[in-house]
Amino acid sequence: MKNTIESCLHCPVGCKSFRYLTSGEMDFVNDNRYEALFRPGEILVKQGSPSSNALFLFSGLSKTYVENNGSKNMILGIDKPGELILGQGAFTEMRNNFSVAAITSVKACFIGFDVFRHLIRSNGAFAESLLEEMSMKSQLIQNRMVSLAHKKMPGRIAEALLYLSDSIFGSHSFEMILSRQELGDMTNMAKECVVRILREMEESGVIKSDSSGIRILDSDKLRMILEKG
Amino acid sequence: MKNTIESCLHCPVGCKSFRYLTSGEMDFVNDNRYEALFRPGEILVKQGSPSSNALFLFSGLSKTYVENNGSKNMILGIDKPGELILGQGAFTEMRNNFSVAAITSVKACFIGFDVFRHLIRSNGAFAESLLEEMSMKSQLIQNRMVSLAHKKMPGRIAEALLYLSDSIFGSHSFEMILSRQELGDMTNMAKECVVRILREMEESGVIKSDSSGIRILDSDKLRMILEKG
DNA sequence: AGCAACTGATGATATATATCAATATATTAC
DNA sequence: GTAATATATTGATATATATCATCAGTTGCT
Repeated sequence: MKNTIESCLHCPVGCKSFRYLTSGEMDFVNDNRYEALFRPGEILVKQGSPSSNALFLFSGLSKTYVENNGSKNMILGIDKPGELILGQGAFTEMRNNFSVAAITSVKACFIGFDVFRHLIRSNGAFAESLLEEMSMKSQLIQNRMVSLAHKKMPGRIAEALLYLSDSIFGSHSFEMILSRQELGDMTNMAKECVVRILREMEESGVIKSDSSGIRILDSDKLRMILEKG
Repeated sequence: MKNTIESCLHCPVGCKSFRYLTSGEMDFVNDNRYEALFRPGEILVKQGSPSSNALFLFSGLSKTYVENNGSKNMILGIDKPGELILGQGAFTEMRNNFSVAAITSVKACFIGFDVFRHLIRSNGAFAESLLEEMSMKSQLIQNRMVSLAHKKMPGRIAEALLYLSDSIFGSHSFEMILSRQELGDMTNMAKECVVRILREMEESGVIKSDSSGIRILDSDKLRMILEKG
């Protein structure tokens, strides 16, 4: 497919670390990217496959998840425009250690990892910024692990809802892009339990769970549920 | 305290990423390190404190753990000589997002993070190696999270025992440096449950749990318990 | 329109795991 | 060496959560 975005230099979305590149380096990236369009449900990155590319999410939403034993998935997070999807595997065994699937329609740029390798070596500020990005993701995973381990179901659901509200949509009211099953995959709960907790939260007036959306009514209470575990 | 190790250049332990430094850069590190000795139980790194230093573990063993609500800890892993303890917080909010405590007597070198920052910017190969090290740790945490979420108690204990055997001691028979409580903090189990599972494994001839040590008798069976969950 | 497949919802039941209470054993202190 | 303190062990019980069975909507397909 021909690239439709004019140039990285004028990319309206923009990746944080790319800010540290010179315009020459930007051109280098631009010459080595490949746009792709994905329909909802399609796989952008498959766990286990060689991680030869980073993926820059231009538009749409995707989910990053780990496939465990064929059946059980664990959703690590939702990716929104501007996200640089660059698995840790790229720096270790060159295999993707998670899958990524489109939730909505997605436009993304593939950028060869050799491009990154080159930029890391030649541009220290870029390398440092990349370390920062990777560190932030690693911290998120670590925090998630502790939450899953120590918090009970209501706390975990609260965390997921606040994650969607704060980090993804930036709004107290958002479209529910995840099925109950997927919310369960994110909070390590059976889908039936997700349903029950959401109902309880609705009954106690913390949220309003509309047909296809969620509205956080009492954000303080929700945050308290998160804290108390 | 005066440094007792002659020079990083001839450090018998050696940190992986430091291999990419020139001898001049090595001298720079050497001039900016501070040795410290810790007794068992002493804190090397405190969660929440400013992360102004990396820590190079020269000798001894320590545990890295997250403190949750005062009481509940989660042990992320054991650090052995050669380990570079450099929290993700160093690249983000400059706060340690975990604590580190000595298990045995520990000798370690503090290296200011500004030293790292400088080396990352000036030496691309070093930066890349650091990205690799951080990625590996991040992967470990991710795998741990999935295990904790999807595996049942026997599988989680098996994982912890194989981790100690394979990654820390490199032997089927090793001193049990963690209390049952700590093994529980690592596998997200109550200490009583740890005791029970270990007894069951001993009864079925998979391990021998001596007074202060563990011997893996049937490593295949243990690995099967790990796989089956 | 109508069948198939999926998602959501709900109650009943099963199970894994935590908590509690009590004792035994080891480790440290004086 | 004995008291004191921490850790290990064990059984009984409580609780959180998963699983099962069922039904009601929804969406998609032809």
